[in-house]
Amino acid sequence: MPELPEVEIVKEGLKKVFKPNVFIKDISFLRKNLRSSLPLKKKKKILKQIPKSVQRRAKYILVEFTDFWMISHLGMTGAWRVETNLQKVKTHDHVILHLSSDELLIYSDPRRFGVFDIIEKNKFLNDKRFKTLGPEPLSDEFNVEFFFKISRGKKTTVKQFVMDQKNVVGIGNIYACEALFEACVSPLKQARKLTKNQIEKIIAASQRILEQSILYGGSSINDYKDIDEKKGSFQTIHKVYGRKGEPCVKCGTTVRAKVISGRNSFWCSKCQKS
DNA sequence: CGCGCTCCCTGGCCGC
DNA sequence: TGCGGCCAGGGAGCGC
Repeated sequence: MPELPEVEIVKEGLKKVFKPNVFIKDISFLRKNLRSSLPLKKKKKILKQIPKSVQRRAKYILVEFTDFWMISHLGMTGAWRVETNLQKVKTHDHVILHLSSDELLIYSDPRRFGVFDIIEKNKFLNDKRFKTLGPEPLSDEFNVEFFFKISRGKKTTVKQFVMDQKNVVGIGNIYACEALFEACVSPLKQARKLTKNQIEKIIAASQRILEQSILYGGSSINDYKDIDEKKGSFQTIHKVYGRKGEPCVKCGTTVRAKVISGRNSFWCSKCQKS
């Protein structure tokens, strides 16, 4: 589900829940694992400590404690929400943080593709989930020189390339489709064949779309909701994603759809050059 | 190593 | 209304 804009919004929501001096009194795990094991024995490492910061790296949300990070990833259907009592616990709730504010911060995830873990700060950079991540798309590190360099010789499609978190993080299926449309580049074009001009357009389009989506509260297709259970509205201005068979907003050509590397992809074959 | 494919899991929707 | 099949914002792991 969530790509960078949605994770960014959830992260801002968590920041508000961890008001000054709010800490975690206890953690309940309602099952033993999600995509991987839940940190049943590590919870003591972060109890009764005031969080030092709440951050986002790629599609992970990081809550900082003295010596540990509490990390979560929403996978396709993960969500954080706040409840005031245990009567409100639902079927797919897996982790309950009992806060000193007497609120319950609950992680739910029907498909269980998500992650919730507690890791030592000094092991963070070597953690396999983090050590291979590429630059943040909204940072200066994601620039033409960098993109050009890492895309040389890559036979894979540009769509697969920008969705690969080793190259640049935070871009998933929706924003890859939207950014490539705005950049006028076909999702099927080989990464190695991109010109610097096209790379410049892809970077600019990605950044503009991600930033604009954050302002819209993200894209809510099926499941995504922010921590207040509000839906985003960026999906209302998607130009190609989910618009198979509809006319291209620029030229009227019928929007195409095709599975590329296992993910459904939408584009205008006239506006986007291959 | 690079690349492509499959799988993890549940729920919602569509067509019969 | 019931049920099978298909699809979904991600990413790890496998085989070639």
